[in-house]
Amino acid sequence: MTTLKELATILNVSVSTVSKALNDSPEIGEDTKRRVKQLAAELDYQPNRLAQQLKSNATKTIGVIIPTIINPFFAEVLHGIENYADSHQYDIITTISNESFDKEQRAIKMLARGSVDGFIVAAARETQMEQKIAHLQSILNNQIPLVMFDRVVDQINCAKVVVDDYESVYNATQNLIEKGRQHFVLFSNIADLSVGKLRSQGFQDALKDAGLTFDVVDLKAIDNLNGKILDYLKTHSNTDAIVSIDHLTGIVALNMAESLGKSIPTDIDIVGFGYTETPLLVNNKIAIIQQKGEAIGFKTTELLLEKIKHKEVSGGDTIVIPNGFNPVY
Amino acid sequence: MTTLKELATILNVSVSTVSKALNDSPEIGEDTKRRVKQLAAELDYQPNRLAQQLKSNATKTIGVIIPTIINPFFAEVLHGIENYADSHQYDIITTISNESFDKEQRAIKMLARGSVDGFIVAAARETQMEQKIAHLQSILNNQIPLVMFDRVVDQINCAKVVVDDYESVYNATQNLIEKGRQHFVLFSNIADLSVGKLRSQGFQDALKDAGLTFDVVDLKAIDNLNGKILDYLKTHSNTDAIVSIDHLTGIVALNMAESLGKSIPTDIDIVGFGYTETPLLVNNKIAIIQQKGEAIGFKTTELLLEKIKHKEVSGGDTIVIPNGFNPVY
DNA sequence: TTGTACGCGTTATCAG
DNA sequence: CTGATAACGCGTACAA
Repeated sequence: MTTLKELATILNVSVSTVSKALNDSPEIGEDTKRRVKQLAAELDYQPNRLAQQLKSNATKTIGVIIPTIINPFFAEVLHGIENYADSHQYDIITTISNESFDKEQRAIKMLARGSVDGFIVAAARETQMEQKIAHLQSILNNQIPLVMFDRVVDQINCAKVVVDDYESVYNATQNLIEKGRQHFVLFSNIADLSVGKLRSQGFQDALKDAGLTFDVVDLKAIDNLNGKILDYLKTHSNTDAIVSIDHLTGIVALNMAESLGKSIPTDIDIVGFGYTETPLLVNNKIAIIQQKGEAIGFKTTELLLEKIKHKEVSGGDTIVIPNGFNPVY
Repeated sequence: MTTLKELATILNVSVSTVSKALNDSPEIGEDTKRRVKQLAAELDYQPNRLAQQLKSNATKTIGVIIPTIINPFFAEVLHGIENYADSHQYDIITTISNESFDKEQRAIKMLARGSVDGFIVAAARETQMEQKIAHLQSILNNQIPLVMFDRVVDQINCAKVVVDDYESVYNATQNLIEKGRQHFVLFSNIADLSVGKLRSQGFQDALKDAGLTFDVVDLKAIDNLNGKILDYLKTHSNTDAIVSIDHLTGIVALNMAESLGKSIPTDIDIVGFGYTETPLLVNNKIAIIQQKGEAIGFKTTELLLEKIKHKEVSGGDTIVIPNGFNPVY
């Protein structure tokens, strides 16, 4: 990479003259400016960003820590974050915690050493389950702005962007109740997450409020998802309403029910979570609660850049981005 | 952030003493080391990475430029890249070009100004279609190592990681021919991409080699994917073999065929592209050519880190990661 | 109009 | 054993 010093040596002027000339300082004569700029163009001089960042004490970079990127919800959020950041001349350094507290912690430690101007974090499963917050608190203690989304941690005093998990499942369940459904089951793959608990609670409250009974099945992990669901449906053949609270289980339930000869949505009404592409995948046979991933990413980043701009660190509102609902008629 | 200077002032020693003490230099006395380390621990001193990077002329950061993150294939690749990079103490700065040449170019310009030690790039659709290569060449001209994957550009002399697009579609098609299928159609959503062309060619060559005729339908964009496919199937009711070369069309074709009362795979054999979750989504009714996204990410990053290590810039092999095949019986 | 000097935070070399 | 000095590359107040 060409440096100011190199240009200066070649032109037999001082480094600062070159710097000023390139920044169009009025102190420098037109003739000198021309010479400097021409050589800079020839050698394709570009100022070193590390030096600028060190000097200005601003990196124009955001640290993003998310639990996974395979889940399309997080992919869409990342897309929103990157988009908003880019349009404000910010770069993003992304770390995927893989649901590991340890990796999350290491990433924060690393990036907090001057590499980023602010953090966007969705906590790992492990972090949420074991209520570990010291590493998140350390971000704020280091005077670095932080915004969390979706996987938030109540004890941390920062701006947050969440969805209306409880309400959207409550409403979707109520919708099924109004349609006259009687035998409800909830399939959950994420029972241990904050969002999973909220969604499950919404389901249970809606049915309790209506005086109906229900099953809650915790599928625990992704392996043999279809087998477990098939078994349930076989042994509970009167099931006529299924609510799934993750992005996969609803689709699998649809497939399993159909394989048992059920007609969907006539015999069984299914509600699942999903993202932009999901309705296409299921041919509109199941209702989809759509998380607005991109909008969440936008809002989260907007809040963070505001904080950076005003040099605020902690505090801030909790913004709710309502889920969309793609019903089946 | 605490700095060396602050520690030095408090302890009444010089900055260099503090630095050496923290780095366990044998030049420093045990007693001094203890005092320095204790204060550093108390104030949670962490060396500023920007300064280290500037000094060492190495950022330990990789610039990743991909066309999209919504497509699960790229999400899986990114996952692989991040994983491999992290286990080698590298960060990644991710830019999503959104298939835009302009954004790709801007990102390269920005990151090439000292922010990264190397680039991983999958070219934008626009870049591939209009054969723009100057910005990619400029990476190499700046003496920065580059590895491309999937969306590669032939004219650029760098290491590449690709899949066996042609062969895998050729083989899958041949498989259908051997099963006695007669009326073939290929649905394509990505006709203008290098990978799309290869896949389409594999389909066409397999059928030509077998002396069969076929249709190739370019669906152009994602909107009304189902409507277009439904129309085709209605007007070509003898279709008994469908090959899809992207990750969505096969699933949509399955849904549309079933909605027309077809039994899959009995009446129509369908082959689609997909990723880890796809077989679960389609309940194994359609065969899936599985791109090994994570493996591609691993390999790409491995190649790049090798280059960085040995200070090689251009050149390098083209590695082929064979697609998996998930057949239907 | 141009050049000198300093600082950002770190590390390495060289003196003392 | 410790400290001063220079350097990475840039920008800017101040001096000439």
